[in-house]
Amino acid sequence: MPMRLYNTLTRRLEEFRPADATRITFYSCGPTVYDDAHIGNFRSFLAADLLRRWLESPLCELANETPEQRRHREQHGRRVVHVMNITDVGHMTDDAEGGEHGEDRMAVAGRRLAEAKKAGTIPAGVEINPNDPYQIARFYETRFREDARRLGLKLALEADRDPTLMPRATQSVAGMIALVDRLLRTRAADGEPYAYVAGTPGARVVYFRVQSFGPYGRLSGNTLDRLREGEGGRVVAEHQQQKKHPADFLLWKEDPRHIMKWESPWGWGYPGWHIECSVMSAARLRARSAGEGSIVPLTPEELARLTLPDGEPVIDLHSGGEDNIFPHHECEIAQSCCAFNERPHEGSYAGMWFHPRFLLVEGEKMSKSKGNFFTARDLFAKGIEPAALRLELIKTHYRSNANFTMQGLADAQRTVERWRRAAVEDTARGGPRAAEARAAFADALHDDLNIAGAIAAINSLVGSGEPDAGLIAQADTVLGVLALERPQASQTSIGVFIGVEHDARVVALLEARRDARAAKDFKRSDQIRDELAGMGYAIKDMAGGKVEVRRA
RNA sequence: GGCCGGGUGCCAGAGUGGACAAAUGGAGCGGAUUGCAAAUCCGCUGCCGCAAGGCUUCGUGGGUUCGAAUCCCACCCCGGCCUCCA
Repeated sequence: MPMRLYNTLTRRLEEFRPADATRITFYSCGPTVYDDAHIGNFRSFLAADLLRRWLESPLCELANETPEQRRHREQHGRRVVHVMNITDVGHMTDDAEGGEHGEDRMAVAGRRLAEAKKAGTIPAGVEINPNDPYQIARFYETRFREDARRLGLKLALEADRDPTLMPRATQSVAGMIALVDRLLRTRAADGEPYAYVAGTPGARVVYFRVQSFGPYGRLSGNTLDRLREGEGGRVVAEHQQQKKHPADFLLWKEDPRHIMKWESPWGWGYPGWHIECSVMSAARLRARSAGEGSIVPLTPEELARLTLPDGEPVIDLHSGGEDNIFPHHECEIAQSCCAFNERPHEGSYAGMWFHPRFLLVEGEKMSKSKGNFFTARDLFAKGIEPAALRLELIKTHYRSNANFTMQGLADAQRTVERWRRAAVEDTARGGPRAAEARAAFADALHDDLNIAGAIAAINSLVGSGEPDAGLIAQADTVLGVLALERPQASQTSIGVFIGVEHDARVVALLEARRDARAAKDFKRSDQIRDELAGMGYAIKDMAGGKVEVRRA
């Protein structure tokens, strides 16, 4: 059974057919770095990570691989070149009028950091100037990459070796200018260029002309006629009148007073929200030199010349949260196809569009005001293991709204522990049960990434009493749970402390409890256990007389 | 209003025309083990029945079919988008 995925573009389950079945190009819309990433962000990034790990697996069949490619894959797996951007260009808090008003998010973050600095809540050793947007962006980027590494986001680990896999928007502005320029120079079928400059010097705006791209709306279903209908109640602001069509979107905004700005043929200003992804994806995933070593991205000049025959996709696979479908990905398709394809109307920029749905928390939309808003760091600080959080965030099918709960997190923790035990037993390596489980695991993942089915296959094997360490390890290269860091354990002669500092007071209580138990004073020993529970510790008697201590 | 994804047992979550009273975890119950816990292992866990078997379930109401959780229609609910958002 070859790999099938739900393609947002066609609204159908499709066989995934990358241009080259041995080397898949994958672009994921990454985080903005004016705050810490929350678990909803990570659910989306982890869904993309799971997909890329599965595509790399020797078990993952593709519909269009040749027999030789198949043999090679079964031995060595498959290569996925995965790129994810870091959006460090600040965007506006108030988009109601096209993103040209409101306050820059980077400035908001700066204020927040300035307050944190004053309050002394910024971690020791971090020097940061809250007035410098680049420092703010680096601060949050560093934290994002730490969290991502802990959660086993493969890309974050690779990017340590090859930083170009996680490009920063601010380092690609020259490419964006080149692409905007190209769209201004290239004529559409109606003889007019794809983009135009509106406004007067000092306040110029470059817009993409949506009417130049017939398939605009194909991804989201928001076609131009429907958008026009829905537009009735909207206030038509001054700048809307400069547009040739109300849905025309920003490519460049001249604003010499802006907090982050660059020089361009249209004055000092900043790029539109969508252009960065077109540039960063094409520059890296279309780089000639993207072989086994590091990627050398295309230069702006090369990007300005990159031309693909007909409507050939720029990349095989593109992911992003469901909120990105419109306008972000719709606009990326329009501008990328018009820039890079000989026949833009036949193009779709990516062959396959993958959109994980939002995460709910305890059945409700996550929001700071409801108090159900969590960052990964918050949870780690509470003693949640990365492995448990990763499993909890990936265990629901990407196309339904997962419900994150504390109960679910506890379930995930237990599952992780059960798998860990099974992964060191090896009572029946290569037995028929393992073969059955391997097939069930692969069938499930081939079928639109049915993670629950895959987990069930592993659970059945583990529960069968004939676990196979080899298969569990192979499955874990996809699930990415067991390889994650485990909580630090330290030992004394009486206690094994897991994920907690060992504490002389606790050790003394454990010793007193041991003595009480030896004297069969169980009343006293239970009292001590309660006392420890009151201090926030959960204890477990282990074989051999030691006591395991964890955070309750 | 338009477009899109979902709604399954106490919970999480598979299943998309017959092998389904419905995978897999968790929780619950009973048992083994333990001073008691925890962990682990075994059994049960819609209703009736010792059993064979029967009866009622998969958002709601209709329909198609020999047969529907699965297909069609309408409605309700949750989530997303319609120029911030994963």
